[in-house]
Amino acid sequence: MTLTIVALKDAPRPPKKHRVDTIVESARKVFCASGFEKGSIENIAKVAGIAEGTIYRYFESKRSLLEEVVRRHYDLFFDDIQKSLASIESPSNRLRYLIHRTLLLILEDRGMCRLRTLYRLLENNELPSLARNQNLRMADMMAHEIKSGMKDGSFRSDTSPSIVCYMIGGALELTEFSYVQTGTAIDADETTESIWQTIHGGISSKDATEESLARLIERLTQVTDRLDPA
Amino acid sequence: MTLTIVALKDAPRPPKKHRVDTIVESARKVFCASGFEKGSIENIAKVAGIAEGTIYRYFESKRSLLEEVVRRHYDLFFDDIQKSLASIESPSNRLRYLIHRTLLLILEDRGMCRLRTLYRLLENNELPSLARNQNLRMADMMAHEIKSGMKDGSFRSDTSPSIVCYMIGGALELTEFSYVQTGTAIDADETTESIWQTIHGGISSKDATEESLARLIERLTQVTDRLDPA
DNA sequence: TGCTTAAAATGAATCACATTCATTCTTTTG
DNA sequence: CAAAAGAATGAATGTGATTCATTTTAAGCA
Repeated sequence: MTLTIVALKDAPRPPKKHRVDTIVESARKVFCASGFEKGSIENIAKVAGIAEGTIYRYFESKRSLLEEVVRRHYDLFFDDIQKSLASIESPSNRLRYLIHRTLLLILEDRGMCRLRTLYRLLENNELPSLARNQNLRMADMMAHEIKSGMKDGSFRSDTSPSIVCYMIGGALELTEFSYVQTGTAIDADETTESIWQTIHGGISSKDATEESLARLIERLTQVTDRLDPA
Repeated sequence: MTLTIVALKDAPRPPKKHRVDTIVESARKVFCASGFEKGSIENIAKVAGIAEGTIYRYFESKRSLLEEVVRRHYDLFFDDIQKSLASIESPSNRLRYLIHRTLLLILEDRGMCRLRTLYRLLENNELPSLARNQNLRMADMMAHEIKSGMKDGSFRSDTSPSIVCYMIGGALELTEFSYVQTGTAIDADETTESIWQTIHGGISSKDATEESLARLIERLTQVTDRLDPA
């Protein structure tokens, strides 16, 4: 018995450099599997193969551990998306790409979505932290495209970019929420198209305009016919 | 001393009928003041003037107490809004009314907003409960108006009502969220108008259509002039 | 009105966790 | 190699929800 213990004790301590990564990765697993409240520090420590106290050497609190888990996951995504954006032509297409890409991200990892959504709320009455900034990052990218579109004339300039962002972001979030809750699959392409159509052209029937145009054309034709009875 | 105690003991127990109401009302106060996590059962009991254990005679858990607080608050609102809706003409106006009214509700009580928003998440992996239904109630009302509008021809019928709902609902939610977080006042009228404009007409520039029309009219005028050189 | 029993209320005890900290191991340094 | 510094440990602490044996009140009945 003692032998075993000694053997364990003599095993070299794992490289410190990876200690944080191990903790974050374990936390991710545990949080995704059990949620934030039910995912205990005890369990995270067990999965990481370390003592509970050790976690507190690297993280202020359970919540800041959650923060890091979420941050790592989404930072990658945002960096990548921003890179892709550069090669897409026109604000319209870039906006549509942002919508589509976000939906794909949502579908990719339901567990992380739940955490992220929760996280936003827990952050409540604290200083404007990383969290805040991160949540705003997508909104910023969208707002940027909307403003570009306004400048180059492809979008109306009498709308509020931030409200338009809210509408897109909100639609994505509710779609996410519904997916997280029910687990019912989402068709990313179709949903992108729906959101885009509405944002792009609104929901009002074009009938009125079209009718007027049709009438105008009809009349013009009559006139032309009369002028030019060839 | 004994006298005092005896006197207290002899005081008639408050009518049971109101016991639940007292608890819920105390919980509302405490939760709104301190938030859900920091609002302790101990404190709620103190405010209600009863023992902690008593609360558990009426409520399963702290969370179900929160549920009841939120439910009571919003059921009133929904009932009222639904009544008002009946006297408004046209789906467009009713939809706009729903947006406006929701914004007013948000502004009315920041504390409750925070609770409701939190509540949605906590409910996570549980049975489809009251909560769910309640959250869907506003969406249902909106979807109903959108469908009506499609039928009577005032809205395009090639959009998805649920996505449009998500967009409106999402915009409201993010507005709410931003308000809850920052406390920065919102202009309900202006915000309503912005959301409505975008939903109604989209963000695309009407320039193309307008230009064609203008050209058409110009040409028609020329023709007319030639026909009728007075 | 007094007696008996069921229902309600109580609050001290329990339990589940996050967080702390005195102690024990490891590594580094001189 | 010894001493000092840095890490890791896990038992102890603190907080707060939840339980439950006991006490108090209300209701039914003579």
